[in-house]
Amino acid sequence: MSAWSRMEEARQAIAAVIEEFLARQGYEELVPLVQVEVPTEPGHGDLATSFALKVAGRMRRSPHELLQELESEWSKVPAVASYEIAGPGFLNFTLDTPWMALVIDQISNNPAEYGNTNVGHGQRVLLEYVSANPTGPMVVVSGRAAAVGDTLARVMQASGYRVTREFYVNDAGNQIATLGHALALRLLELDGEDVESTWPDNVYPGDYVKGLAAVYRDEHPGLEASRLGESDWPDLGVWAAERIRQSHEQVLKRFGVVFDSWFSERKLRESGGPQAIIDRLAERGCVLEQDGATWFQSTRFGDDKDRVMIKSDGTFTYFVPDAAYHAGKFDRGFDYVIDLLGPDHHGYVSRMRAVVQALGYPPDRLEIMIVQLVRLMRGQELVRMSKRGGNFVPLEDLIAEAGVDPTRFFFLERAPQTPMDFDLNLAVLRGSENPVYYVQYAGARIHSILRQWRESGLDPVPLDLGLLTLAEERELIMLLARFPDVLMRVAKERAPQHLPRYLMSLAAAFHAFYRVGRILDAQPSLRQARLALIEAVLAVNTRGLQLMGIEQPQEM
RNA sequence: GCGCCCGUAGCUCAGUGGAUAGAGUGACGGACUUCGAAUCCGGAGGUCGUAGGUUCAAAUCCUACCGGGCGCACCA
Repeated sequence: MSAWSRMEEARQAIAAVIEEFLARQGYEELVPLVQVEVPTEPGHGDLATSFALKVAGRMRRSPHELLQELESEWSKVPAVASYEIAGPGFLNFTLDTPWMALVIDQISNNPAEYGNTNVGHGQRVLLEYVSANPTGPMVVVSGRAAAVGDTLARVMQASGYRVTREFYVNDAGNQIATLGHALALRLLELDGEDVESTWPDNVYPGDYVKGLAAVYRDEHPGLEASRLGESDWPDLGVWAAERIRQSHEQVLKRFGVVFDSWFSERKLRESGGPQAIIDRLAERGCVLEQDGATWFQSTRFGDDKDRVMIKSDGTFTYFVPDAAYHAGKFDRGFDYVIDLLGPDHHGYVSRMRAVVQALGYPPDRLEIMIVQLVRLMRGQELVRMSKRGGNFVPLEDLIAEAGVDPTRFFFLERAPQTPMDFDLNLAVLRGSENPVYYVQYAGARIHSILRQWRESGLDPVPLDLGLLTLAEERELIMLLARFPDVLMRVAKERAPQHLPRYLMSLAAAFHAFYRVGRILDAQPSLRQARLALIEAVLAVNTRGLQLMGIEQPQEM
């Protein structure tokens, strides 16, 4: 039995009593139905279970009858202060406050690791996110993926997974030649030629290539732009892509997002990865020649149509190196492969799954999450962003305008697969409308109180956590005890939004407590207990923000 | 046409088959002689897109439909 928090310990103690009861009655197979949960409604206690409703039918007993037979057991569970049978057969527990208050000791013993669990069991996870094409500045939706991926990585790591964070760089193929084409044109422009009036349709028109052209010219003093031809585009493109990739790395770093690994498509191609994957698929009889092209029979694995791998002109489709890349992830020994993809890639999911399945890897170990679109708003007005038109809002500008902390908080607050509106007018507000400051303000207030305590010169007295009896203190204790559950849930469900929401409720509970409970001018023993309480709140708040990549300022 | 995501308070969004569906924000009414009012307290605000089905119990699962977004290439 491994309990990582007071709340979990209480939950397990209660569940154990019920499970033993079921076993005694000869219904061991019903044990999995026993769930003890934190109820949504405050009036329903600290923990509740509806197991009686679930098993009554199978046992041919009434829920109330079962609950009454268990009544004598609850006095033996130290975590339980009282219980209540409610409604059609719910069992609601009120937990013992002093018993739960020991969570404060637990936190102060190891504040930096409180909340850690081992639900990941040391499994190796490859988390791929952002993977923005190195053909232009990083856009806002990539920022969302960056925030989500980074926080998932941090929380999963805290939950016992071994996480590798990887950025896949599409630095090969047609788009790189196209980028090289754009660079060649901008170099001509530097020589005074008019390229705008004859700009080709598919070539990236964005201004950012102009800056790259200037750098390129500085590095190549003897360059004659007029002699550059189509055969030079790929090399120019590779050069430009690497520059842009570096700029991505810089922006991400400023955003607090750092990768363990940057995986180059070009190197994958150079090492023969694409052909190797086709050979492996062919060995398994999943490859077909037709109409002068080579196809992968992905329909045999649930895709809606077969996919071309080698075009009739002899080149690979984009899909092939990507397939090789994904197979490689499993070959590298990862237990779970998680992709955060942009919404423009979701037509892509089924063929990727097909490849994994065709090669005999466990298909459920590939998890693909679609991070949905971000609509930038200024109040009611939609801010347009389209890469094609060269008119878009780079992540860099968003961070500069709104700040890293609010931006990350906004991105993390919503479920990743939900399309979201990001209101710039709201994000730049430094006031109460902006939730990130609400959370940080709670921490800053605690810092301030602790500062004054240190400066007061008053002596500490022995700690008695049993003095924390106010409803507001109790609420804080229960929330602190739930923190490990929150992190565990974020990790297991890959659902970062639970963390900011938890921190909002922790901050709210603290602010409410602050209104009714004096700290520094309370009686010495009560003061000591309350100081321990708010120190624990600060520790959890700081840790939670840190997992979101957000600072906890000491003053605001 | 096919696939995926989303329809929940005026707005932005949570919600794990359970009890009276929540939070923030906006609007309204209150609270600073007191450790930070970037705060707190209060009421108001809902046919959970619609209609069926499964279940003791559905916002949640299933089916059909309606609305919005995105994707459906021998592009990347």
